[in-house]
Amino acid sequence: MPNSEFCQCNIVHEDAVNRGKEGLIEERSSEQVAMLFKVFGDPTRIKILHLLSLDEMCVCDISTVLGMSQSAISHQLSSLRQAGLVKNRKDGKVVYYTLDDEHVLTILNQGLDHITHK
Amino acid sequence: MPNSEFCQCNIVHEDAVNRGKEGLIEERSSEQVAMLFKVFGDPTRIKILHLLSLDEMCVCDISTVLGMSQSAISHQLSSLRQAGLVKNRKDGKVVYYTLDDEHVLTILNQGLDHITHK
DNA sequence: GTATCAAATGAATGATTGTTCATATATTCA
DNA sequence: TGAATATATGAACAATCATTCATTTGATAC
Repeated sequence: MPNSEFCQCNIVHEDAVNRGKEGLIEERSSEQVAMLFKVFGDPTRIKILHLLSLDEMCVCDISTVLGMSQSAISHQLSSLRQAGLVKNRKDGKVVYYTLDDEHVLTILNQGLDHITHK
Repeated sequence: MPNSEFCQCNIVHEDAVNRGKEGLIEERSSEQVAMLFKVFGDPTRIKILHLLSLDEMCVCDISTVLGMSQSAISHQLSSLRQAGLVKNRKDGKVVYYTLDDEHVLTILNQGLDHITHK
């Protein structure tokens, strides 16, 4: 007798399935967390976050350091802003970006830690 | 005088650019970290990782709990395996998956923490 | 051996994403 | 006001990705 419409196999562990269903993370939470990590999931954004962990920086300087167009950097900063990972301050025509809070750096470092200690 | 071929603006902060270039994360590192976070950047994989944080589970049970096809789950487990986030143990025809190490749970919790305390 | 079943895998497809190019916005300075 | 400039943004395009479907692998049981 099939386990469900999704899986052709028989129920291997009915209790495991029940415990899983009870403890399962909420749909909304899994989407929010995935969205957060997705923003960390691009080399350019990682470089930007890393730069901002050293010091505040304007868009022009970031694009110069990374050797990428102003537009590309601006688009990425937009993603980072929307995700609440960076904030900015305007001084005349120049916009300076910084990390939004310590939490961001913690996550970044956790990632760096993982790839170096593996 | 343009700052570089990439940015039309004048050098706003030459010292900031120099410090940025010195402190910049290595290309390889930024790619590895991004690749790691990219794997965390999908709701299905988040759900799988969360389930495995509760208990070891076989492919069939995971697909039943998540209401997704065995194939879809197997593909995602393959990504997670390649990224070193989960490992498996075979018992007859059944394959049981667990988180690879504590580090994985730490990163996941960091993400959950971030979205709830924001 | 053959039949059966759990899991893995390859190809195809629709959706998402990062960059480029062109343009718009907003601020300064003359 | 108008010119110049730093940044933002919209559209387009190639590349990547998650799922589905079909098939294969590897293991058990007969």
